[in-house]
Amino acid sequence: MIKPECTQCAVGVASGTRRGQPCKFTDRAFAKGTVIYREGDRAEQAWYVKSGSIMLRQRPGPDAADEIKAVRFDGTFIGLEILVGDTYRETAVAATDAVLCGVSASGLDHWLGPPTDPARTALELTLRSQATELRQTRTRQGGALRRTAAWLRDEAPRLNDFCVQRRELADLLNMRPETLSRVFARLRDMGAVNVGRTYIDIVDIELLGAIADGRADTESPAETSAEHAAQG
Amino acid sequence: MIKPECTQCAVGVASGTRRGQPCKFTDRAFAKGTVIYREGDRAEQAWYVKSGSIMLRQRPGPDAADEIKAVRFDGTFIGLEILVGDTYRETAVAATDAVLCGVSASGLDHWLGPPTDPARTALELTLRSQATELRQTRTRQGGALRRTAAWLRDEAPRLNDFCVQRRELADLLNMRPETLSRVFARLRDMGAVNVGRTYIDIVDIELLGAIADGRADTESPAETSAEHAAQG
DNA sequence: CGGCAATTTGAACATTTTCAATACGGGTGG
DNA sequence: CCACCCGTATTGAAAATGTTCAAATTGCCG
Repeated sequence: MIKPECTQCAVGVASGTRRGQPCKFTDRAFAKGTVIYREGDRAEQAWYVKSGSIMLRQRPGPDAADEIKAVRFDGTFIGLEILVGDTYRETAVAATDAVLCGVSASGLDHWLGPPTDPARTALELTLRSQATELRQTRTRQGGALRRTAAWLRDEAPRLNDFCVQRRELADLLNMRPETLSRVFARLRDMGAVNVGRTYIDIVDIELLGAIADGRADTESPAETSAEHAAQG
Repeated sequence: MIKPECTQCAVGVASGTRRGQPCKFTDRAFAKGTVIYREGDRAEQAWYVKSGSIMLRQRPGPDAADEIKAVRFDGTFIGLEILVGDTYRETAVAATDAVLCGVSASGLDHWLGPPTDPARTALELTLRSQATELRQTRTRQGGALRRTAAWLRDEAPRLNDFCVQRRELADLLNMRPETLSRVFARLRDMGAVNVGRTYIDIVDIELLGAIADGRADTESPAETSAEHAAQG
């Protein structure tokens, strides 16, 4: 049977509730504070938020507590990343009592139609771009040095086709050009990168990762990779 | 005629290039540094990035220079917000020489199929959620006080159905709970809000906006709304 | 070769964080 | 209904971190 509210809901209408077809999504209530899914979990369901609000949390580093990345309100989807990946990208927690309409990965796949459907193509590209684009944010976790090291580690492969000015890089990393300059000087002294006024070369990506995760000694100047590996 | 590469491209395939139909998008080359569209401009076209990378910039405040919010690489869309709004949300600038395939708003509308198509519904909800969700980021613009004032101003209507702990609010605003506490105390002294340990009431949203934009005196303690309006 | 603009460096300064101590509010049990 | 407890929020002072402004350097381009 078709619930009356499903003829008013965008998802219901798309499912054909106004033509007498039932909505493919099934609703379920969650009490405030309930974890709906966890970051890294095998992705099995996506949800439409019918009412309430949902916190999306993410762990910024290996040994850090997760932080809120966003809050979604009713009328939006969460967990749609199951379309383009195997695992959830963040942890979803009900910020209020909430009602969500869930659909399984296969149900979603069927609902969206053939993979070559234009709208589905655009949807998947949009979701994928959210994962691959360089975003400004980045957690404040660990300050300028760690933030920069993490960025270099993560974006190393793209460093070639992406050449911007220092001031713009500083922008992305949420710091002043002067600060970035000093950070680069430190990373150079630590032996992690080779930077000049016009280039950035990664010397020791292991060390970069160690700095990013806070496992490296950020004081001693010319520590080599080998020395670091030994002590890490 | 159908270009050979269009039978390899996700957008081309969705347009039916493999079934002998031409792609609805027309490509165009942009030199590095070219502005593709500007934040606030009337939204007329969306683009698929065929090659190159694109900087997405946004102005954080009324009298501030714009900052890079993200960098998109090839294989993604930009300007898709034309589906859910009248104006562009950010300024797009070619970060490298780039080739983009453009489509007009009406062309896009036609390409995506009927508004009740499930995939299109999901796409639009996703795009819309990007505009309405609370994100963690926020520019560093102006420090903790201005950041918090801007948040309160923008999220005032949602303040009711969204009650989180202070530590979580601090998370969203990218500061420590202690700092948020001090900021709230200052905003209270300035007469902008009424906060206690368990509630947040907005007293003077005009003043909040003035603080957010840096037009308010952030020193004087108990300034009233009337006084402020007179001097602003 | 000279000039311009971006980057780097230095030092004082402002802000935020940290860590510790205190106060408050809601819930529990008497 | 009140005293007590616990966890969260607030406050204070010192320390770390990042910012600002100015000056010097460097690379690029004509």
